[in-house]
Amino acid sequence: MTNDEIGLALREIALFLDMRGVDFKPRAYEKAAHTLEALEKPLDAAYRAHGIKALNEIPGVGKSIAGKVAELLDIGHIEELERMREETPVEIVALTAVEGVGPRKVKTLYDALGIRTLSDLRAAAEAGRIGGMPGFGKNSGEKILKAIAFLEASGGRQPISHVLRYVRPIEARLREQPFADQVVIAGSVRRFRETIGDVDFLVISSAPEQVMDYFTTMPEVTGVHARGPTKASVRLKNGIDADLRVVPAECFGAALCYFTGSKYHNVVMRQMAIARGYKLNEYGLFHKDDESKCVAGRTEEEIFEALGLPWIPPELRENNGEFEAAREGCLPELAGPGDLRGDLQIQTTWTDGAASIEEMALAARALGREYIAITDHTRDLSMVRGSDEAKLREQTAAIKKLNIDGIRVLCGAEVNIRRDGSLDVDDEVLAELDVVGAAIHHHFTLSRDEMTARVIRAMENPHVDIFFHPTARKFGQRPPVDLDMDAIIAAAVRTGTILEIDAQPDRLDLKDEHVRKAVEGGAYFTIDSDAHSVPDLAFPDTLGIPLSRRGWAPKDRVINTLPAEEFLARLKGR
DNA sequence: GCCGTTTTCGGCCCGACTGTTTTCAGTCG
Repeated sequence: MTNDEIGLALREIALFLDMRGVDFKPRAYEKAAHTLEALEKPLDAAYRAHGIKALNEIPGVGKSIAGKVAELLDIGHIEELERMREETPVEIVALTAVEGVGPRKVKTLYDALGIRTLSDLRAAAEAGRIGGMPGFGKNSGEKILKAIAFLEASGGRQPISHVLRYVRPIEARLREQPFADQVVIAGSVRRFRETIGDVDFLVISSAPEQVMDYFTTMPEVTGVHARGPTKASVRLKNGIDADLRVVPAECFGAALCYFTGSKYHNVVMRQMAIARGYKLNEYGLFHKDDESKCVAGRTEEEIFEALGLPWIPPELRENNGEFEAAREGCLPELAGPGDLRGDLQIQTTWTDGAASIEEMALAARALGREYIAITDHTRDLSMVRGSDEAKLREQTAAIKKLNIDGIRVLCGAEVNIRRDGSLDVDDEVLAELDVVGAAIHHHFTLSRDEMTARVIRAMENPHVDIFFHPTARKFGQRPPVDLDMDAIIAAAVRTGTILEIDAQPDRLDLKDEHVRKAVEGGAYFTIDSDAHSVPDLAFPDTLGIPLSRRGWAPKDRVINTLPAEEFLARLKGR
């Protein structure tokens, strides 16, 4: 049984308790569920190895919840949950996933109309039986139908790269408005979560009414969920929701903290505030006894400082170790804008790229890169005229003839890892290249053992410097290949192979949690564009660096922040 | 139900918006 399945059972208990109006217990179950779902290690295995002690050690899991988890792992269900389901036989998780429907409304709907499932709810709404019941207005049937359609269309979340492409222009336009003094996208976008459920705009303005008017009538808006004097919520045409909040300038830092989250990070922040005799909300940090006394609020830094902490980068704010690291003074020193000197994965017109070597080099230089590697595809990708040994030597000669001021162009290749872990280019020619990246482009469905052995064999090749886009996933197209990531990280460290953080919007590979794991395992990274055209060269700045930060990767583990010679010295066999 | 740099008992994060509420419950983030 997976951690997510265990978490789901606890969440269901929380919802049933909420339905009954029980105080505090629901939050305890919810918190435990969240903690379990975020755990790296499978709980099932830990429990089998170490018994109930392994459960009790988890923060937020006490005697009672540990007992229920153990029951679930032992016999496959939890008696108390079964009784709750019998008493109110509703699919409470599915029903409460509908926006605007919570546990209490589920109860009302069941008692009055016998609604048990999502399709019951849809049928009742379509038949016009929802409106007019206690707690339900005459339009609520309509709203529920829309919410169900939304839920079914997208599951509610989209990859962050897709969301950014849609909302950055909105942000830029808002900034141009004379009534908006400052505009920031906060929330999970600022934390750079892999998928985004909604977008949170924070606006500093002394004319909130105008902001609200503008926001709720933008061309991208298909519906308005809510609109008050300082807060509005809309559905955008790309299928996700956006919230906007207006606050005055003196609250900016507090509001930014609050709207960046995560929820669990914020809870800890407020608890720390209380422990120091303060109250923290989106308007500032206040004295508990005299709320007119604002201690901090204008900047995030002063709020953290008043709570005895250094500023914590937003990408780390998940209550997943950042407070401990901050207190101990060992927050990672992360890479930031302008830190990348090199880009080690670039395709050109020699294979499937849209621009020449020279065009790519000039564009990379304009972005501040000091060196790039040209890494066109090789033999087995015949569809894109992948290079064989002769073509690679020809390209190498062409690159050596180029002489562009201010940027060094390295000779490289993106070689294919064959099914058995061998490569599709002879070692002799690989030895002549400056940078060799190896990648999976075929046989995506091998078993975990086969796939892991295949990749490790490739990393053991003395010429393979970087493992490109390690899991080969593509959003909406292809799931990640099945790799034993612990084994891959260990092999990368042992063989001196660099792991790539591929910033191509559909890849974002390695993903955040694997980066963090690899940091802990001692691995090194490059952040590359995987560019196939000139505009793609910016991906490392807009997506790659934020992803590395999200994965807690210190700047000194990202080796293309180094000057060219130092970078090359870090590669295998040098 | 969980937890302890106030505490093994008595607290538990905070506020906006909606609907139908005439003072607040439910939902959301």
